[in-house]
Amino acid sequence: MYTYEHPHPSVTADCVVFAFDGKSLNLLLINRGIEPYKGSWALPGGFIHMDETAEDGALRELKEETGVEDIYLEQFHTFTTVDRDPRERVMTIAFLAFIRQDDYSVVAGDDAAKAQWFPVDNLPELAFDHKEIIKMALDKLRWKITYEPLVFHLLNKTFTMTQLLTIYEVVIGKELDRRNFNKKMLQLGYVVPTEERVQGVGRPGTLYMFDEEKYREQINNRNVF
Amino acid sequence: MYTYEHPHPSVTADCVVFAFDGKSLNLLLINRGIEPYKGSWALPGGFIHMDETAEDGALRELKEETGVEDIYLEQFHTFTTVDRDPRERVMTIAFLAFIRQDDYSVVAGDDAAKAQWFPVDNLPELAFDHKEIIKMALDKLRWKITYEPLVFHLLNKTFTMTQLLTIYEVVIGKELDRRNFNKKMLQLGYVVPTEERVQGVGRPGTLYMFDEEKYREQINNRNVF
DNA sequence: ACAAAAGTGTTTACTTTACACCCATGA
DNA sequence: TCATGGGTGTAAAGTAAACACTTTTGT
Repeated sequence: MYTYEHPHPSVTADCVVFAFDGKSLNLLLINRGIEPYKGSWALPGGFIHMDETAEDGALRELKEETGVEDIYLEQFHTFTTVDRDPRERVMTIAFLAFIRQDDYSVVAGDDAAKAQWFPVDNLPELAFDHKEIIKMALDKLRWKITYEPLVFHLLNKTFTMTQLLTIYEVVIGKELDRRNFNKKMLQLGYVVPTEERVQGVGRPGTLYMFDEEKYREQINNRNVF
Repeated sequence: MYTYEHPHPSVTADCVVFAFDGKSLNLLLINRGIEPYKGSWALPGGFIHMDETAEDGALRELKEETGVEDIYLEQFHTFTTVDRDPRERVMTIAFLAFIRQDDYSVVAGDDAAKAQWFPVDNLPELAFDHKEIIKMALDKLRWKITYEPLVFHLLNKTFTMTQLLTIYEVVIGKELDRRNFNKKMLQLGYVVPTEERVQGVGRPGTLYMFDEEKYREQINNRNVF
């Protein structure tokens, strides 16, 4: 038992993990195996330990509950509404992540009955205020994508222009001109063609890759105004 | 005394309050009247109560410690390094604010020996990890100013073009062309001239104001890609 | 008259948008 | 040969950048 002179809140970390399967933008959810909200879907996450940062806690819980590990998490908001958890005062620090869906075989862990991908435009009922958290994460993603090439975390090392275009279209929710998009991406300098071609239905396409070096050079030199 | 089965962290809210005095960008700090770091300068803030949100706590502490009240706070990051407070595990939710320096007579409150404005390029030694918090706040401000007209919170209702330009120059740290700046601001549509002129040294200048209505219309219609 | 700050216009370069036809492959 | 998806160019409009002299006021 732990005692304090003043009341203390609990603090959790929750992860909003996005992935792209070629068609739709998906979100990783777990089916809660314990009360409260047992049986409901929820964001992976849990209580932060006293010897770990919020980010470490988020990564640990994510791994325990879904098997997903070794990813980059970005903190985006802390939710502190007084009654957001029926048990006690719980604040949650929310994180965003973008991963390649195929790289991770999602497996349910101890705490959660199961983990599963859901398309963001067709989510189930959610525990706690997780619907609100996801809304804010989506807003952040839609804004961030306009100035940071985070979509590359969602794609394989090499990808076709059409795959890249599809992600942008899905995230921002409207169609883009294929010619202008192609031109723009190549002109940016950090999307570079490889020698490989992809075979399949239709004419084989060039596979491109993201040149992180060139991107870093650019952001260091960029003018803000 | 309050008892829990698992250990709980303390959670504080800290405020990074910016203002502009016509020459330099300033930051509101308090001189700590209590241990730890008694006598050091620190961000206004304190422990969040169990019946208030982080934002309410931040506003309450800010008012208690500095007399500044009724302002808009924006949450920007939560700091969770394990040893950031020598007393116990303390996480802090940090907020940003932009105010008109003249609108607030800064007065020291109970908790703090005194409150004072410091130019951001000449800050004193700071308690805890507040230097790091301020660095992140400044980065956020410099980035945010490029896409959101938050400088209007720092100016009086009416202002000259030169004042507006000076803020931009101070924040982004480089000189801007007066002609292009003037053109751009007027073309944006939400910086509108008034009938008033400002007298003083040199030729009298037009006073402008920020048309928040027009700004809101624009962001609702804007294209992200 | 001079010092101090305000006001203003044009040219050039760059960026963005709109728009449609042909090509390479597999079935 | 057909279906599928890949590749590409140009003109027009809009936006951003560079650049310097004149005006109004107070002293």
